[in-house]
Amino acid sequence: MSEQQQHLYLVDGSSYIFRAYHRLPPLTNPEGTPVGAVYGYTTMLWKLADDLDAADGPTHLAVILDKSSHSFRNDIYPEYKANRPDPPEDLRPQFPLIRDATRAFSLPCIEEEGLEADDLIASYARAAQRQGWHVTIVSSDKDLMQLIGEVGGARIDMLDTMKSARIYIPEVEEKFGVAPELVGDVLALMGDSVDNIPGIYGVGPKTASKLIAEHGSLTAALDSAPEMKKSKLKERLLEGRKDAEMSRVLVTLKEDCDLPQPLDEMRIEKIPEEPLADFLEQHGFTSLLRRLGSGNGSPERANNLHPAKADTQGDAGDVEGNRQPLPEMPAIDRGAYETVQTMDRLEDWVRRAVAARLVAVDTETSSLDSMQADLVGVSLAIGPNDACYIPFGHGGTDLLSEKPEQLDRSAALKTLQPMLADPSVTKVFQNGKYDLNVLARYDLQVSPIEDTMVISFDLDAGRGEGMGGGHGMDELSQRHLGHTALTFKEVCGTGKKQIPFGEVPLDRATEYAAEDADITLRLYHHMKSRLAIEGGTRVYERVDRPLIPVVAQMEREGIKVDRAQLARLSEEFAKEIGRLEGEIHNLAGQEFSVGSPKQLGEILFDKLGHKGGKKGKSGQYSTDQSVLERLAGDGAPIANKVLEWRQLSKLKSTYTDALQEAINPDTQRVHTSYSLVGAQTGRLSSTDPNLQNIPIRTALGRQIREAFVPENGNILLAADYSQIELRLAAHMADVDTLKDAFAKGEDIHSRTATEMFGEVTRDTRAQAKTINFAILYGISRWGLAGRLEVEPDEAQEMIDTYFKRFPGIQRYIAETLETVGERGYSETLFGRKTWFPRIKSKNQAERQGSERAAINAPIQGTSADIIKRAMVRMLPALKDAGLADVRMLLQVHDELVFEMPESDVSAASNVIERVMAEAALPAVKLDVPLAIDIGTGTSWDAAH
DNA sequence: CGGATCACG
DNA sequence: GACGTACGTGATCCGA
Repeated sequence: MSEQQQHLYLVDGSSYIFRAYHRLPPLTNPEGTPVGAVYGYTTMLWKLADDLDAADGPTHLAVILDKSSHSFRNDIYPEYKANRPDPPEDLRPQFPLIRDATRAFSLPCIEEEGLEADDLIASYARAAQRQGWHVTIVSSDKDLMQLIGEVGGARIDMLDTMKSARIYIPEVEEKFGVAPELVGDVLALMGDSVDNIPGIYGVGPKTASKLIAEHGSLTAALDSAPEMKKSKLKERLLEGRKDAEMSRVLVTLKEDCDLPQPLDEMRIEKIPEEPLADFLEQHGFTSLLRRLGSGNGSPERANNLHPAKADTQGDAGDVEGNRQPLPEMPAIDRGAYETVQTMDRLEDWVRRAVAARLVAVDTETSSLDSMQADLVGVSLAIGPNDACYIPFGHGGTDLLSEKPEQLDRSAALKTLQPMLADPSVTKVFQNGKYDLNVLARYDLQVSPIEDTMVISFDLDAGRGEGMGGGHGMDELSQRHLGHTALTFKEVCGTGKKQIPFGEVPLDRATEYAAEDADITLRLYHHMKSRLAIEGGTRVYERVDRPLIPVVAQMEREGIKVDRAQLARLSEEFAKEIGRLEGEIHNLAGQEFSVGSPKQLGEILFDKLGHKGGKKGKSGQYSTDQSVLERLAGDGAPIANKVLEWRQLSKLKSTYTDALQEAINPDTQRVHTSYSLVGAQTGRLSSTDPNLQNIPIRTALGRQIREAFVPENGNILLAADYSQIELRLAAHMADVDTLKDAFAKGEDIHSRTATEMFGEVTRDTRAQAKTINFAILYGISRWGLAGRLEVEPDEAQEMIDTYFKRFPGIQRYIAETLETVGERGYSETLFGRKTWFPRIKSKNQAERQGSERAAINAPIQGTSADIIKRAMVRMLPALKDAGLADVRMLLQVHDELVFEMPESDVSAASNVIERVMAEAALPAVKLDVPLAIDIGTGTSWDAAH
C-alpha cells in the first residue's frame, strides 16, 4: 500500500486528570504541593509523543476536554451528573494547566459548549473511521467502549495509558460479557451512581451483563420480563422500564456532533521543542526537561529550573526576577469587550460563566469605601478578551447627566446571584474583600472566591516597592502580563476634575471595567500555578484565602463608639492645648507654630540656647520625644509643656476628632478597612480609620478606649495572646530554659533576669525585658546601649551573656541569616515567605536593616499566621457551640475583640480561649503553650 | 509629597 | 573610612 495508514489518537483529557489526581502521589517538590495531576498528564502526552514514529503510532492527535457542565442530557434528565462532588481544592487549579500542557506539546485542544468530551470523541472517532483511519481513544471510560470495533477495515480501539493496556473487542467482552455494540444496553440497565444515571434499581453489572447476553438487547430483555418467573428481579424490570429506557438515551453517545476543527488539522509529525521546554521549565518538571533532547538544556535554562532559588542568584534587588515565561494568551483587546444591555445577553454571560466554572468578577462603584459604595456596574471575564461590563447605575448623579440604556439594577443582580453563590463556580477577584463587602450591601453572598492580590502577596511579599505593596492590579498587570492597564485616573480624571465612575460613558467604562476582569483572570492563571510550584499553596489555601470572607465580615460588623464621649474629650483637649500653647509662647518669648518641629528646634536650640541640639540629614534639629525628655531632665520647663501639647494634639487630631467623623451614618458604627497585604510579614494592617493603634499606654489615651462600647445589653470581650512572639522565639530557637519557663507559667522577663543577672529586681527585670525585645527585633550593641542608657561595651557584654545563657538564640539568628542569604526569603512555621531583596546589598546600613527584619519576620509572621488561623476557625466554632450571636469585631495583631449578649460571655470565653490556644494545630505542634488573657467589660478599656 | 513625630503590637 | 543603629504598621502636620 503506497498510502500510509492514518491513525488518530483522541485523548480524553478531563477523565484522565481525575484519575491521575487520585492515583499518583503528589509531585515531589519541597512543599509536597499538588502539581501531581498535571505532571501525570504531561508524562502521558510524552508517552504518546514517543510513539509518533512507531508502526502503529499516531499520525493525528487531539485532546478533547469537557467544557460545559450542561449538555442535552440535562434537558432529558435534569439530575444528570447532579451527584458529582466538586473537584478537590488542590485539583481545581490544575485544570487550566491541562490546557497549557496541551498547548506546550503544540497539540490541538478541543472543547465545545454544550457537548461532553465523550460525544466529541465519538463524533471524531466515527468521522475518522468513515475515512478509513484507525482510531485509538486514550481513556478508560467504560462509556466509550461502545465505540470499539471495526468498520470496513478501520479499527477503533482504546488505550489505558495508566495500565499500559490496549482495549479491543476481547477486553470489552471480558468486562461486560457482551460485544461492544451492546455495552450501551448493559450500562442502561446497571446505571451509574457517579453520573447519576438511574438504570434499574437492584441491577448491577453482573445481572445487567447476564440479561443482555441472554436476550441480545435491552428491549428484548425488558420485553421478556412479563414471562419471567415471579421474582424481585421481574418486579424491578417491570417497574424500572421507563428508567432503563431513559438511561439508554443518556448513555448513548452523540456521534454526529459538528466537528469544531477538521480532522486534517490534527496531523502531527514532530513536537516543537521550544514551547514544550518553556512549559516544563515553568513548572519545574526537571526530569522531563532533561530528557528533552539532552544537550538542549542551555546553562541559562538549567539555572532557572528552580525559580525561587534562581532569583537570589543574580541581583537580589531585581523585582523582575520572578517574571515567568508569558503564557500563550492573545494580547489584550479592549475592542473585544461587550457592554451588556439586555437581559438576554446577561443570561447568556451567566450561563457561560457557570459552564466555565471559573469567572473573574469586578465591581464598579461610587466610592472607595466599601461600606458606603453604591454599585454602578459589574464586569465579568471568562477567558482572554472574553469579558463584558454590565452597567446599571450610570448617569443621573446630577441633573445634567442622562441615563444611558442599561439594565435595571435589581433585575441584573437577581440574575447574577445564583452564579455568585454557586459552590461549583469559582469567582476570581483582585482584592475580593472589597467586592464582597459591596455585594453584601445588596444581600449578595459570594463563594467560593480566589483573590489575585492575596495570591501575589503569598508569592512575592517583600519583593515589590510600589503602591499596594506591589500587589495592586496595575502593577501586577505590568509585571506579569507586560500590559499597561487603563488606570482609574485616565478614565475618571483626577483632583477637582474627577468624575464618579457612574458618569463615565458606557463605551469607556466597558473598556476599563472589562479589562480589569480580563486582567484579573489572566493574572489568576499566571500566578496560581506558581503558588504550587513555589510552595505558597499551604499558606494561601489554609490561612489567607479562607480569611478573606472572615475579615470582610469583621469590617461589616464595625464597632460602636460613644460620639458624645469623644466630643467631650475633643473639647477638653482643645482647651488644654490652647492653655499650653500660651505657656509655651510665654516661655519661648514669642509666638510660633508649636506643631512645626522646624520652628520648635530653632526656638529651643538657637533662641533659648539649650545644648545638645542635633541636626539630622534634613538639616533640621531633632525635637522628638527622647530629645525633649532629656531637655526636661536638664531643667527646661518648656520641653515638658511641648511634650504635653504634642500628646494632646495627637490624641485630638488622630483620635477624638477623626473617630467621630469615621462613624458610618447608616450603621452608626466605625468600620475600619483591613489590608491583607499591607505588612510584609503577613500581619494585617488597618486603615480609614486605623483601629490597631488606639491608645492604651497612658491614662489620658485610655479615655479614648473607653469610648469603644458595645450595644446596650451587650458586652465587649478582648482576648489576647500573652507574649506570643517570645513563646515562638523559644520554640523556633529551641531554647530549653525559655520553654521551661513558659511551660511553668513563669514571668518570662523575671526568668530572663534571673538567668542573666542572678536576681530579679525592678531594674534587672526591666533590663531583661528590653533585651528580650531587642532579640526579637535583631539586636545591635549600639541599639541596645541607647535603649538601656549604657555604654555600647556594656551592652555588648549583656548580649554575650544572653547568648551564653540561651545558646539556641544565637544559632537561630545565624541559621536564619544563612538561609535568607541563600534563598532570598524567610519562612514562617506555616510556610509564609517574606522576601528580602536587599539582604546582599553592598550598602551596609541597607544590608543590616534587611538582616534585622529577616530575623524578626519568621517570628512576627508565625504569630500572624496563628491568629489568622484562629480567626478562620472562630465563628464556626462559636456557632457549633450554639453561640451564633457572638460577633468578632477587631483584630490588633495579638488580640481579638468580640461583642456578644451578656448571657453568652462565659460560654464564649471558653470557646475563644480554646480556638486561640489551639490555632497552630494540627499543622504545627509547638513546644510551648499558647496562653490567652481574656477580659470583658462595657468598654474596650474595661475589657483589658 | 517627603519628613518628622507618635499612636499601637 | 563612613555608614548609623530595634521589628512591623498608619495618621497627622508642616513646609517645600
